[in-house]
Amino acid sequence: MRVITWNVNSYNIRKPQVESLLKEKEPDFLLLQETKVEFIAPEGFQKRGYYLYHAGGKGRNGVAIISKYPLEELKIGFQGLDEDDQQAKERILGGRYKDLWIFSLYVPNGSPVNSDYFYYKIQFLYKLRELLEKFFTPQEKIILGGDFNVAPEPEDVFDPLLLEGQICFHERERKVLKYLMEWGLYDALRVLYPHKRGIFTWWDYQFSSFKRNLGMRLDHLLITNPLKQILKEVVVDIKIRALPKPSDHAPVIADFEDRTDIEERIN
DNA sequence: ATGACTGGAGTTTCCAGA
Repeated sequence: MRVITWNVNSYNIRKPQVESLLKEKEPDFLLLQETKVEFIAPEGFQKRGYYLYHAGGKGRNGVAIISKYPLEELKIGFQGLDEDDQQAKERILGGRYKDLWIFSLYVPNGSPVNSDYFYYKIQFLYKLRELLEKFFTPQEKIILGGDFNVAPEPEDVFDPLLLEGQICFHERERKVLKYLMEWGLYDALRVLYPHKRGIFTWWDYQFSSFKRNLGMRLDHLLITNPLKQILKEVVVDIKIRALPKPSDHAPVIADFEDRTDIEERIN
């Protein structure tokens, strides 16, 4: 089983790159963030054998799951926890396929630090843990994938001293992300590469940041223990960030052993 | 030259992104 998460920063602009990614990587699930559209036509995906699920709005935010399998029990926003949070309805989309729950998340940016929006971001991550506590257990197969807008550790940013206290690397953000994960989630990339430095998923469009590898690791696949046991590989597809008209984020690709793989090996 | 961004909304400039 292959899962990819990618903040596309406008589906309309990145549509050809999304199609290439599907064709080349053949993921079972492709999680998108910042689609920035109200509607995505499902026909093109159906032709490739994918189902499309999308929760978006006009101009900003927007999350999608492109899935080889039909999803049931779709969950949008803080459903069953905080129905009044309208923004979250364009930032959280989940669904179930058999015994697997999969979510595409776009955590608010929260800039500037200490603004109301910053505390909304902190609350957003706190409420995600509440959502998990209320509806799930860590013994289930759960993938929370997406743009968390938080670099968890000093090795996840290009200059920890420079960036300390800045947005996406502020102590309060890292603390609440850790609190979320303490429910029973593992950072897939760190399961396999615990201390490797210089692995980033976002580079500023300005200052030739990508060329100089001045990035941050903001996009994550957080998984429960049953998935940690069958995790095989995690990579960041940095090639896509070097294409013309790139998103400022690169896709994170995770491969898991599953029954399909085992059957293929037997045959 | 010692700097150089992108996308959307909606009109030619602002806001948000991180």
